[in-house]
Amino acid sequence: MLAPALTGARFDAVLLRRANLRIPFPAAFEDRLVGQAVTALTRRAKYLLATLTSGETLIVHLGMSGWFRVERAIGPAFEAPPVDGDDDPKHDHVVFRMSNGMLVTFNDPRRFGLMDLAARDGLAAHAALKGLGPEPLSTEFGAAALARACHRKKIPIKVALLDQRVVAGVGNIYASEAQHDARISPKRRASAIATASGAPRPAATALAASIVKVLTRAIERPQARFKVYERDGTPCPRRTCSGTIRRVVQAGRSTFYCPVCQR
DNA sequence: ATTGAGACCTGTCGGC
DNA sequence: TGCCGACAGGTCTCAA
Repeated sequence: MLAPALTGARFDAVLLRRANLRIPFPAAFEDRLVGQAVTALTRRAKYLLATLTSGETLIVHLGMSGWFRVERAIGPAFEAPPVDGDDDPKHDHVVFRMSNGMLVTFNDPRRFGLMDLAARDGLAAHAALKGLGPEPLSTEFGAAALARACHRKKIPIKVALLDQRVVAGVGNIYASEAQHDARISPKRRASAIATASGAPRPAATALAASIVKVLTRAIERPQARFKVYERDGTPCPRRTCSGTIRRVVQAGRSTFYCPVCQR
């Protein structure tokens, strides 16, 4: 568990095993962390945010293959117990040694992740967070917000769901899942879920509710299997539907949907 | 301004 | 058996 290992603990040492992930580490990354304690660990969109006693914020994105291994240090430096078979230490890019004796290792084979530091009071203006849409599980998100964000967009609605300015934190898998749950074709024009003035049509209400539903379920049951994602060629899981799941490419990303029940 | 395409990265998988 | 291309993910940059 990451939160107990970081929250309230101080960075005693930081080891960078390479100069960059998706982007370079910021200048003096190690020096700016060492000696600081983590006062809060939060999340915004797909970014993990660790507030430091210095006022700076450590920003982490896991990309697609990034994760943290948490273990008790066995020696004075960065000595760790042997890793189990699944983890390849060659992709251990960053190691934090915390004041509570824990080693927190960031492993990311594909290096799509990133780490950065935002200056005190600079978090909201940071390029990664600026312009993000509402959190889907917050009260700010709903049919009205979704319709407002989409009503001038000519792109397909599923592509709009991947735009983090529309709604923050929905990725390619749950965009397809939400579209299916709401019975809305991913090919429908984004603006079609709103009236000309940006008010929500019924499709916006259905889609907003489905986004909340699939994300809530994903958090409750992380192992649950997907209804449509990577299930092309299989029967539509909706009981009353006789369709077959199809895969299409939209904006360079796979979309999975049922052409029969999603209109 | 909006939209699309390409780049980044590496492990995996299917086809020859 | 090995090689080679396609593909997966999120976000940034560049161009139309």
